[in-house]
Amino acid sequence: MKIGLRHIRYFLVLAEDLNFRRASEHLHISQPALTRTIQHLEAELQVTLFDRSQNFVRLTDAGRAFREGGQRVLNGMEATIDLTRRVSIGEAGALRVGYTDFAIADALPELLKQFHQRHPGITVRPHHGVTTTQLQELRDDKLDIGFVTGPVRQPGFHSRVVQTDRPICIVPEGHRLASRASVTLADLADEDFVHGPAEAWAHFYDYLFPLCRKAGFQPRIVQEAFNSVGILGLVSCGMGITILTESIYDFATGGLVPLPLSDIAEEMVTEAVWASENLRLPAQHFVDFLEHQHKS
Amino acid sequence: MKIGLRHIRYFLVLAEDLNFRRASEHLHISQPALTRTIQHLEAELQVTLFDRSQNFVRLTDAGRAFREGGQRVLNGMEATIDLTRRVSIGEAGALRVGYTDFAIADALPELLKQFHQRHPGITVRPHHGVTTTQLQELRDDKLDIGFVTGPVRQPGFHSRVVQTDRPICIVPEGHRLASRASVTLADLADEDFVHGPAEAWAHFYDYLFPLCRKAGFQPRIVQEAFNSVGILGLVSCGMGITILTESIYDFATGGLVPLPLSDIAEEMVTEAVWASENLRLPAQHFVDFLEHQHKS
DNA sequence: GTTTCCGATGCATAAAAGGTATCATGAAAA
DNA sequence: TTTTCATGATACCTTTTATGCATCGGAAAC
Repeated sequence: MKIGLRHIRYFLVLAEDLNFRRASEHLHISQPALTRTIQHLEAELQVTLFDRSQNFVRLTDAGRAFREGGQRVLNGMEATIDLTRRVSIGEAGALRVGYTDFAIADALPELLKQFHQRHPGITVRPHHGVTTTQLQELRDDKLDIGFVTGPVRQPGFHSRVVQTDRPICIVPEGHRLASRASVTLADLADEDFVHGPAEAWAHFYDYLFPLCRKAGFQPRIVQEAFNSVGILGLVSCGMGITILTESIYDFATGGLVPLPLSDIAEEMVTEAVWASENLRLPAQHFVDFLEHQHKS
Repeated sequence: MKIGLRHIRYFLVLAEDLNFRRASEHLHISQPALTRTIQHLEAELQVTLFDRSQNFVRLTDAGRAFREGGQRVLNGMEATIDLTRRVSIGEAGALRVGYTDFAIADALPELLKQFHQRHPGITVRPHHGVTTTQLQELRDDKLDIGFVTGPVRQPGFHSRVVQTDRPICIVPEGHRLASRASVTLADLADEDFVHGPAEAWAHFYDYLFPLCRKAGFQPRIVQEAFNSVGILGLVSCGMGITILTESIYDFATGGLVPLPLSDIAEEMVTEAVWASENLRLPAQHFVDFLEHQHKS
């Protein structure tokens, strides 16, 4: 015979009442059933849990130890069942969210904050990554929702625009264009550019390069940095200029001058993207939340 | 039907194997029995724990949550059973030890340290208290072992001497006797004494006062402090002199002069004392440990 | 097409848990 | 002192639960 939760439940009630008859009534069973269950429990443990006589029933030291442990086990069981149920209906769980520098600098923090208010049981696990990486992680089911540089038009994915940015040119203080109120792309044709690695930043390049080509030049990338902070750092060192968004520029520490680009009409979009099938419940809730955001 | 530990055990093995037949073999039951147990578990939880087809079995998100919680519950159960067994044979448990200033200043720390080495599962719970208090707590089963000022000759108690102290006179710097190499009790007949309250320190007074009476005087207590540190403090303030033990004097901060008492032969004893019946196992182990100390 | 492996189901059996009646014992009441 | 009452333990039987065996239906491998 093995010890089960039933033994613990019966034991705990008896440890509370210290009276077999009353305890058996509280448990809605007969007194002999309780007696036998406690006997089986003690036999299995090979430990006397109660000192009994006709006059009194009291816990032994071992009984007290078992009461504490048993209570913990029962509480743990209840909590586990509750959590499991909540996970099964999507009230609890983990949501793996990928984000780019562009997303985290602007729309994402407020979005996640509001989502957490609506679904406090869901833990958001943020994963930083460029667009290419995130799309691959979505395919590999390493990510539930990605926040990437759009537009995303891949089969098997759905997406929704959450943020649009008008790009600006950023030059170091003292640069020949630093005193201009605004610039055009053509003004930048002969400049040295600082940017991210071509593979990782492919989606941003897909947005920027066609615009430059239309303005009649191909940007000359002379320095590469891993992320936007690194890019801004290299620009402030005078290594070149760059084109990023205003929200990113807000993170810069100084030594930089932002210049509006007067001839760019197309905005850069950041989209939430997710696999169109087999969405986990937390991800489904997030998608619903995004739709709800749109309406309100 | 209710969820039991059996369900969890079966579930965990299946969650490991992800194959009903192999899991049932590991559990030494038939495959249909496992299938039905998992079905019952899912029905009771109203949660699907496994996605199953003929080709694969895999955990759902809820199943993963249940696996973590279930593992914790099982571990907790195992730990509880183990602890209960250890308590029942006295390998684990709590030992409530009372001690006086005299005991803690000398023999007790080393004694407890060695006891802990021998019985690492037993947690010693120290309770500070004067002799009178400790004896009452022993009667009320609030204490397992007392370390008190002896000799204790009370019915229902056993005791064992663990420490003997030769008392010394302690005077403030600059006192008229401070330059003496030693003093006799008679030299102190006209001094003001600092000591503890008569009720609480009764056992110490029972030792000291007969000696003074034999020397022809009754000490004049002019100040009372709660404990020996307080007494030493008042002495160093010049409120009077006192008679305590050398080990207590070692705790003094300064401004005091110890003087041997050349005419006292009787030493002050500190004894371990315990109820002679119904000893808890940890206390029994401590008593055995004390006897063993004696032999070695 | 046949075989093989998978999880699910029907049915009979074994094991566990429960209920009723009753006993032995010690304390309290008469 | 005797009687009564309440307690926990036991005996015996019933109900519930768990298990094993045989088998099904379906997908993949050969």
